[in-house]
Amino acid sequence: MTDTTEKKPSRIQVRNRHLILNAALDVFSMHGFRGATLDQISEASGLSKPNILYYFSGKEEIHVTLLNQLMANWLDPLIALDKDGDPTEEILSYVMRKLDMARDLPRESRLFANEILQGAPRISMHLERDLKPLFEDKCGVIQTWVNEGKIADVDPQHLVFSIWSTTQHYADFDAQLTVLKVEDPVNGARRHLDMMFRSLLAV
Amino acid sequence: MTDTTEKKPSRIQVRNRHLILNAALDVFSMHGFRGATLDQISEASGLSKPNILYYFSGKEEIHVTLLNQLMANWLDPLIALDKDGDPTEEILSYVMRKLDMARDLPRESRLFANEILQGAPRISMHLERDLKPLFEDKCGVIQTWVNEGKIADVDPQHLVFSIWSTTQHYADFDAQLTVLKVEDPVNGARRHLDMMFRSLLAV
DNA sequence: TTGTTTTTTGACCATCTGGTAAATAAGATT
DNA sequence: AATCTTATTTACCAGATGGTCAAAAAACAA
Repeated sequence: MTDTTEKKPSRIQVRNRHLILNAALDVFSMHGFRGATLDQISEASGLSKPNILYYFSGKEEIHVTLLNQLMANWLDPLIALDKDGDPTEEILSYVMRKLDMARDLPRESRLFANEILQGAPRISMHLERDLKPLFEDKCGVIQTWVNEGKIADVDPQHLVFSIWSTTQHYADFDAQLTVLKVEDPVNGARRHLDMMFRSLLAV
Repeated sequence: MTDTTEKKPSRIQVRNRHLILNAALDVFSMHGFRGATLDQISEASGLSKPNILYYFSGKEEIHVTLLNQLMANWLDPLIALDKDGDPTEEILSYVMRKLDMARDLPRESRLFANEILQGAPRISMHLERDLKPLFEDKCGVIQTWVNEGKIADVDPQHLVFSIWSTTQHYADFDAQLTVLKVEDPVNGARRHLDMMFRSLLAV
């Protein structure tokens, strides 16, 4: 027996928790935690409000569950940054991976942005525990590349911030891009960011 | 007589409207429109809720007033981009002006970010009317510089997005910078962004 | 089929939220 | 001081919101 305390969830449980989390992602990423309501999640998921509270103990637990799921995906591209790879290509492919995420997971990006914007009250623990050590590790890798003269003398921390901000911008500020009628933003971004970070890193 | 319809506001009106808008900027920039409450604004301003509604007709009017004030400041740096100046220096000083704004007006930056993140429902009209023509005009200027070979062959639209995202990041994601214990972020950013955009634009 | 467990619902509740109305207090004007 | 205008408060209200509970309905197991 692999599990002694929890019984495996039924098909209905799997389906409904999925429905709820998907609907909640829509609502939370759009309005932030305080601005989102269980009624909106209820309507978006097609499940009644008491039924939602049968699967999750409250609004906060839904939100926390989403943030937990998010962090894993969120860190993956940075984890993949390989200290033994070619420095410029490693950093460039990190940029492109983040850009792909902004295109493919815009709701997750906005959920994260909302949470940080509003002071990170429910995610600062995750950042402290998961993001911070990873961030420091990878900044160390980049600093090593700088010291070895393999890339230009950039500040690793601010390089990473540039990558985060420029890529996430295409998900978080999508409404602005729409108003400005930018056609195919992500493909334009791909060319531009490749050029920008390549010229920055060139020795 | 310069004004035929409105009488000039009393000292008390000036002071209280200022108190309210300042408190509302705190609250709206932190929680977004839906997540903010009049009670929070009331407590932060030191004025009772009915008294607030004596100066503003409702929650929405306070928010709209803030957004109107914001747009003027917001566009100023871009307006200052001079087609007759030195291309690289014009763009670089635009970057630095935006960075100064992120440092000096972080609440305004977050108010804007919240509004865009949440689909820009109350600001898309401003963007359409004020930002869009200005954006297109200045992209034209940059494109001219590119065509004349004065700066590298960048995509003007995405260059501007890079500037917006990298600078506003320091206000909007301040909570993340705090967790990551980045010391003196804006000064580090100044050096980094100068280097980054200079190398990008170099022919 | 029957019994048991899981899922769903309907009716409800306390609190919060944006907003109102009337009475009162504070300033300004004469 | 008396009057008139501007500010502020007290007491509300209707609707929204997060959440509970017991009963009904499905789903499942024997």
